[in-house]
Order: sequence, then structure tokens, then C-alpha cells
Amino acid sequence: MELQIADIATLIGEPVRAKILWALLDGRAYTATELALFADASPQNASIHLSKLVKADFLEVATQGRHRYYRFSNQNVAYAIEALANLIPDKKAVSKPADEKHGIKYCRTCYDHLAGKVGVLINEALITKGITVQSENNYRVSDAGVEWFLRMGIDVDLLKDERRFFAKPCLDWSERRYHIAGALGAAILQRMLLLDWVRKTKNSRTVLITNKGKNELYENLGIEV
Amino acid sequence: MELQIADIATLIGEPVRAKILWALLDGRAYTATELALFADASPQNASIHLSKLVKADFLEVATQGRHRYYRFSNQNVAYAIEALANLIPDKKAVSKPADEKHGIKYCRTCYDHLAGKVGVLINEALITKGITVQSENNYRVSDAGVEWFLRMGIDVDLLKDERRFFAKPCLDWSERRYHIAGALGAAILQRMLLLDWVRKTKNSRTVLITNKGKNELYENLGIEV
DNA sequence: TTCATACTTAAGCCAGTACTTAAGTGTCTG
DNA sequence: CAGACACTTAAGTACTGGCTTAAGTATGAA
Repeated sequence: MELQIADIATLIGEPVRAKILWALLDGRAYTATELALFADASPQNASIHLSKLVKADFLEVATQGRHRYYRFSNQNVAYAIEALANLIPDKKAVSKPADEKHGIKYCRTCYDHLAGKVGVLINEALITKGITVQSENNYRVSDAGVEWFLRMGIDVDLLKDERRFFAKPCLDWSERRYHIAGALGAAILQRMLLLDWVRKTKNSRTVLITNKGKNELYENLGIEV
Repeated sequence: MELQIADIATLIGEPVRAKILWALLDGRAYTATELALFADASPQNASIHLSKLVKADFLEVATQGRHRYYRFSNQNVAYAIEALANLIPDKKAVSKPADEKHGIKYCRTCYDHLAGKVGVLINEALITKGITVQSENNYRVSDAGVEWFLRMGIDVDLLKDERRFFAKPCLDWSERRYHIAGALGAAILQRMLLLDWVRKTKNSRTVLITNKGKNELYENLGIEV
């Protein structure tokens, strides 16, 4: 009996699984990839954890095409998580799983570049640091900026050869401020995807930021996300 | 946030700690030694676990002389444990922490020998196996029995030299059946304590049986405790 | 049919943590 | 006061269990 409780608690006690369960507390169903992002875990690792949670009847899974949607299999699981949350010493910082840090307003793609709050922050940080300079209705990259982008793995000169416009401000509907559209904006997003700073989600335009991404954005641009 | 939940669940998820918490669910306070026995852990190990539980504010401790009494520091802990218990797949076998397996009627000392249900069972098993033989108002040990006791680390011949009576039936008030009193009974208890099959508790006459003890009693005497 | 995506499974490496042995502190008993 | 007892702390060992790399299946798109 007490050993079964230990098993159950152990199942919840693993950080990645705890994050997954926390993300699912809103009662919705999420795909394995989305949950891996929430938990900042590799897809393989998340998959293993999810299968354990399903086996323990914490979660149930519904396959839709190539997606697998996971959700709580009964509300007792949610109760248990909340009972555990009640044991957290200082309760002042308790906040329900918020869309704010994950929602479409926070970080999304706009056509092929980054938008949302994070897109805007990046744009403004680049200007503040003198990496990009606004002139009339477009951006250009300073000499120091060319260096900076090279270190990031982006060859600005190559981008200029593309037929499309290089970089111009794009008004962000959610922020009412500007982010970077054009070849440069697309290159930044591509690079961030490649470096696993952000990852795309299924059919949504929402983009999720990995822990690595958070750290790197802070290191390289002083942005706190 | 979700990480704090993971920490809390991890704390409950360790088998020894889970057993301790389960034992404390009756709301009473127990000494470190008693809890070590409940959890079938060494005193040192239990002590470490207890200090962790206190540090996390799951338990509070009150020192009384050389005893330290542990109990839940608030009822949220009990709620959380029960919420976890609700997640146990098949609930038919759920039983509240019972005194039956731990109480004074189950296993205790009677002066310096073993009494209670376990004392009676041992006595009867020894007779059934022909290790001891009842004659009039005392027990004697058969030739095969002398061998058996030697394997157990008890030299019967040495016991006979003691001034006190060797072995006689002692009516057990709780069982209304007999257990073994006298030098032999005392030697059995001493040996069982030494081998860590049973352990004494504080000021109580109650004796608790370790998992090792349970196994050995089954192996050597076919007793299921 | 070929490629990309979504997800799972297998195998080996690595780290955190429980448990053991050993030693130390404080308390009660004879 | 000596000795037993209740409990804690420290140090070293061992093992469970998570994470990574790698490979495989199935679905959908081109």
C-alpha cells in the first residue's frame, strides 16, 4: 500500500513528467511534441515519460493521423497534483498554468519570420546594440552587425543577393510595435530553429522557446524571456 | 513551480519515506526508532529521511528526553498522501493503517521472552516440528531440536546450566494460548533481537518484526506473520 | 515513390541518491 | 560515574533511473 503510494509519487516526482503534468492541468490535450517543448525535453525522452504516464493510467492518448494527443485520463490526477501544490512552502508565487508565456501573442511566426513579444524584443535589442539601424522604411546592418551575425552563423552579404527585400519593419498586431520581416528576419528564425533555441508546433503559428533559447537570448542580446 | 511539485513528489516517492508517512497518517506522534521499524529501515537511514521530511516542513519533531517524536506538521501533508492514494489503480485492497499488525496483542515481550500472537505461533511451530516437546508443565528440547537450536545460534545445553527454570508454558492473556517462558524463551528473544528479526520499542513492551524477521520466521518455522 | 514530419523504441552512459559502516552527542538508569 | 539507549552525522559504495545517440515505424505532403 504505502509502496504503491511511493510509486505514484515517484512518477510525479521526475521534473520532466512534473512539467508535462503541469502543462496538462488546463484540461486540454497536447501532442507529444508540444509537451516535450513545455517540459524542455527531447522528443525521445518525453515519449518515454509519456508512455510511463499512460501505463500508470495518469494519461490517455488519442491518435490523430501522425499526431498523438495526450490528456489526463481522470480528474483524480489533477486533484493529486493540486494537493501536492498545496504543500509548496511559500504560496505567494503560485500561478495557474498561464497562456501568457506560451500563447500566440508571446512568440509566433509571421509568414517565415519571428513575431510576437519575442520577435519585437529581438528587433529592439538589435537596434539598441547597434547591430541593425533603421533608415526610412527598412533596416540595414552595421559593420559591427555584420560581424555579429557571422558569429551567429548568418552571412548577411549572402542574404542581400536574394531577390526579396532584405529587412523592413513589420508592425506586430499583438504588440503594436515592430519586428523584422524580410530575408534577415527569415534567416534569424531559421537559425534559431536550427540551434534549437525555438521549435515550431504542429499546425499552429505558435513558437515555443527552449531553455537553451532563453539562455542564449539573454547571453547574446540581454533579452529576458 | 512545476519543479517544486517535482521536489515534493520526490520526497514522498522514496519507499522508506512513504512508509513513514503512511504510518503517521493516524495523526499520532512516533519516535524515530518506531518509524524506522515501521519502514523496515536502519535507524541511521530513517534518521536521514526524517530530517529531510522535517526540513521540507512535512513533519515536526518534539524532543522528550532521549526520544524524538515526529508527527505531521500540518494536515495538508495528510491530504496530499490521501490524494495520491486515490490514484492507486485497484482500490479494493486499501486499508487504513491498522494497529492489528503492530499492536501490543501482536508481538510483545513478557518479562524477558516473546509473547503475543507471534510468541504463541513460534511456540506452536516448535512443537509441531518436533523441536520442543511438552511434558507435564514444562518443555524439553528433542535431540533434533538441539541441532536446530544450534543452527540458530542457541546452545541448549548451556541454558540448562542456568539457575532459572529451562522452559515452561506461559498462558498468553491476549491469545489465551501458550508461549515459551524461562531460559529458552529468553534466549530465543535475545537471539531474534541480535539477528534483527525483531526490535524493541521505547518504553512499550511492544516488539516489532522486521521484514528480515518475517522472512526468516517463514523459512525456519513456516510461520506467516 | 520519395521526402519530411510525428512519434516510438533500443542501447549505453552518467549522475543523483539511498543505504551501509563507523563514529559522535546527549539522556536516562543502576 | 559507567554503561545502555536514542538518535544523529559523516564518508564511501552501489544502484536505480533518466538522458543521449541511433534507428525504426507510420502518416502526410510533394
